[in-house]
Amino acid sequence: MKVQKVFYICTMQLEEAKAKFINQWGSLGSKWGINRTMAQIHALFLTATEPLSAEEVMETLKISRGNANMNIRTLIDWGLVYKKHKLGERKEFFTGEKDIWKVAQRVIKIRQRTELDPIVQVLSEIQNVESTSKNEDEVAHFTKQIESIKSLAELADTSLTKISNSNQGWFVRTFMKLFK
Amino acid sequence: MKVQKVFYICTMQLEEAKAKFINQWGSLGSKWGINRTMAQIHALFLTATEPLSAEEVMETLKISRGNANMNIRTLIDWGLVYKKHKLGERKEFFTGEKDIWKVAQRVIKIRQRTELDPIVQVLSEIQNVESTSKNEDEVAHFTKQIESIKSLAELADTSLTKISNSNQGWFVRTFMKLFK
DNA sequence: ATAAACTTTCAATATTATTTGAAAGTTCAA
DNA sequence: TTGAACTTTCAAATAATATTGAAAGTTTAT
Repeated sequence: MKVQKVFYICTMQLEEAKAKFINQWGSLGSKWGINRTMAQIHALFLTATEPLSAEEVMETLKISRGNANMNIRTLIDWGLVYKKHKLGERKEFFTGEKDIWKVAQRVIKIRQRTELDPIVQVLSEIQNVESTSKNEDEVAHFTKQIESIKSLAELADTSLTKISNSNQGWFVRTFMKLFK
Repeated sequence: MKVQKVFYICTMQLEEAKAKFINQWGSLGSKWGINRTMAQIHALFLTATEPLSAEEVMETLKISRGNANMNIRTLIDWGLVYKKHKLGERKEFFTGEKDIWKVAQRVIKIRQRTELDPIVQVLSEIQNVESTSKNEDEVAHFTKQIESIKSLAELADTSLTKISNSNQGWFVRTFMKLFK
């Protein structure tokens, strides 16, 4: 009996693959507090080779003009999409930041600012609680818990700052060494 | 002129501080895809000194029986809350995991499984795209982008696994050294 | 100054996620 | 086996969030 090795290499059409990616990125986004459409637009830009107009985004993702506009605007604010003018064209075009490391850095910075900072702030605020002989133990427990949460949050904050300020090479090297 | 230093140490009542913490933890949670109520219940358990019954949770947070039950259940599944029987009592009581490092480890593991794993999976799926002479360049660009996203996701995945498997001491020491 | 070409805004609408609470289910002491 | 005490479920109500699209606002070429 002849032994045969058969390899199945599963390929697909580019458009199908793009659609899958856009969908998955969209649902990942919504788990991360980034709205589905914005994440989909971002995925579209990540994989686009040419600058796209608002119209093209609308058509590809089947969303309204206003929706496209607002989300593209936010992506520009976040530094993940750039305005780009095509010569001769009146219309605005946009390109996405293609360097995935830069994308990660920006997302880290934004989420840190909007999520970690407020909690550290509040933890500091509630650190000083009046203690009476009646509730001494409870206050001690509360203060200890808040302290330890604050330490962890600050550690995370510092780490993320360092990570998002570093360049990719440093990051990858350090982590590879760290976790060998 | 006499120079005076005046320190204001702002203290507050324990209940006020707890309420603030519960609220902030709730809104942090909702940004992280954890629903507000569940995060609030979790905060309540974090700062409670005694085991609480479902009833007490309902009353403190002014939520319905069903809501309390479902969210406590999920917190138990996540390993953040434990059932605890009080001697003589028929009722079920619950306590929260108080070690904030363990809490972080568990949350990291869960989010990794539900968010990072699916994206790595999809990225692998869409890596092989048929290339024709017509769209060669576009396919090359797409494949390169997907590859780099996959690398970053895998790096994050590996890092998180190591972090969530390590003990707090190791983690803190390593990061302190790393980012000195 | 005008109007065509394009972008932005926002009130109304649709969608999605959360919460409620009453009914069904469970457990246990007697 | 019963029923009181408690827990769980889930369909309906509510609340939060995202989307639409028509109208208002800009910009630019002439």
